[in-house]
Amino acid sequence: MPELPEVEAVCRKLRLALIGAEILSAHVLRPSVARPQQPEEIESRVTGQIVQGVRRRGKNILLDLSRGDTLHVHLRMTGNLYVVGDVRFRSAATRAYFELTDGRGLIFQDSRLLGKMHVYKTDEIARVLVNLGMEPLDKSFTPDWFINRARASRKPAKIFLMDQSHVAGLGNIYAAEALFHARIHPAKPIGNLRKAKLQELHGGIVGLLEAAVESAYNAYATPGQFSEGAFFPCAVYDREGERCAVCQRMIRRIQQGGRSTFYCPGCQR
DNA sequence: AGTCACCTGATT
DNA sequence: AATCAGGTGACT
Repeated sequence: MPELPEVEAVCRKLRLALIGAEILSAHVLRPSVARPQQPEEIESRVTGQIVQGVRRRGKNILLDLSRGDTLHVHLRMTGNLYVVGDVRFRSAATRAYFELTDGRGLIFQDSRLLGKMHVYKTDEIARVLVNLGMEPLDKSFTPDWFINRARASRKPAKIFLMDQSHVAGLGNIYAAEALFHARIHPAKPIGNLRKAKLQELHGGIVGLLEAAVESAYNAYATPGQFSEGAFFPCAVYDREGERCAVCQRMIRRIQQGGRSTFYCPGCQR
């Protein structure tokens, strides 16, 4: 499931493969991925443009094009975006594909159809992503900023971490792992935590994401769907009933916001 | 703040 | 056949 590290890996791959490439033709096969935009709008606007930049904001992928448009892609749960040698190699789950003038192709596949693809003027992107919070791998994501932001909220720690308007890019897996790392119970109101705890959590988020970006990039060699879980062994995620590697207690699963949260009742109090 | 819809493939 | 997976936005 693509969270920030997987999306970053996709962007790095695309950056190497796609900068300078010209779009010969565009084909949006599933109108639902473009909604409320029309497939024809995306197709006609991107055709003939050159990919000038690949950016990531949170879990959003942004392809900046030469005539002032930006293709915005969100992979959601099962999406993937990658370059192939020939568009005839596209999978059955392909929802949109782009032929490049050099013969290669850009494929957007998404088995569950939850992913999104839209085209905007590049200067509209800031407005489109206005609700996205801080980039956790930016220099400006400081312990002080995080502590102040967290202290202004009484939400359960896990809910706060998954809220993209605070820190952009954490999903169910890395939120749970970061909380385990900082030994914080996922249901604990985040604003009630001591400064030292929040500092630990900040460090855990950054360290975890940095490591995950590297392993995601190395593991993501071939196109296809992202495999289960993260690209490195999780301490708690999807390990209900197994023993915690630190304290040997049984890892638990609870529901938060309708989703599963995994945690260790011994380490996280 | 909590719940549901969006979807389909994997699992039970 | 029923349930679960979860990122996000719309809804109550």
